[in-house]
Amino acid sequence: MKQLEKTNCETCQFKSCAVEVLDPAELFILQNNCSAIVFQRNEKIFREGNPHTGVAYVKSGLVKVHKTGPARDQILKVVKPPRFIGLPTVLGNKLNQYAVTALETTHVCFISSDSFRKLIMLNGKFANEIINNLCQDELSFFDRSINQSQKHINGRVADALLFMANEIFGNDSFLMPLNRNDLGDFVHARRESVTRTLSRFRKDGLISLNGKNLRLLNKAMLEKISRNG
DNA sequence: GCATTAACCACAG
DNA sequence: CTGTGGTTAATGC
Repeated sequence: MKQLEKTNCETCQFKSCAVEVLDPAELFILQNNCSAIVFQRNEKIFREGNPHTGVAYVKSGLVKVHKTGPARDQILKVVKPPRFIGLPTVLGNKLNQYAVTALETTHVCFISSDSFRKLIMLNGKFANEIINNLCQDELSFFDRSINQSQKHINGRVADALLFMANEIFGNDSFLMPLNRNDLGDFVHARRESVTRTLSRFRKDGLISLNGKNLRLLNKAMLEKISRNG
């Protein structure tokens, strides 16, 4: 974790839709309460149970949002930038209700809760963008929740592979950013079950697999498995 | 009963 | 950290 030089919010190439609608005075508030930090793989951006440090805007990289359950850790979502994280905590509780960890080198801007709230009070359009963000998140969480609880492991792993290819990398060939254990935490399964499922997919010619190196060879079939659970 | 599924456990590279 | 084999409890036909 490394603090960077002061950034310029106005000319930021990763400027969010929300920040896009701020006027110069509001941008000034943001500018003075925003610090840019870079995280390496496996470094924690938010720690579960710690006092919240404000909203974080992920500019580049990749992160996992996860939370400790009664039995084990669970990955709630994998977030690709640009995206705000930590909104529910800032608007709700005083302690982080979940953890966020970098999966690769990740650039983040932290914005203090107070100034973030101030911007919401000052600018309705800004608030609207933030609400849109929260709504999208909740809807996709509903979908994932249903899919995860009603599908068998083949369907859940197929979902994860399609998600990585389609949503995260935009490529059927990619380096899986999660290790087997994390992948298990992501699809509600044990790492052994994930290993076996992936081997089965490979044997059936659906994917090519070499460690973290994944390539989807038969997406139509994977989608079918995803649909049928 | 019998088969299937996936967790659990142990151990080896 | 990952793959594999054996075991086991739960579930469905």
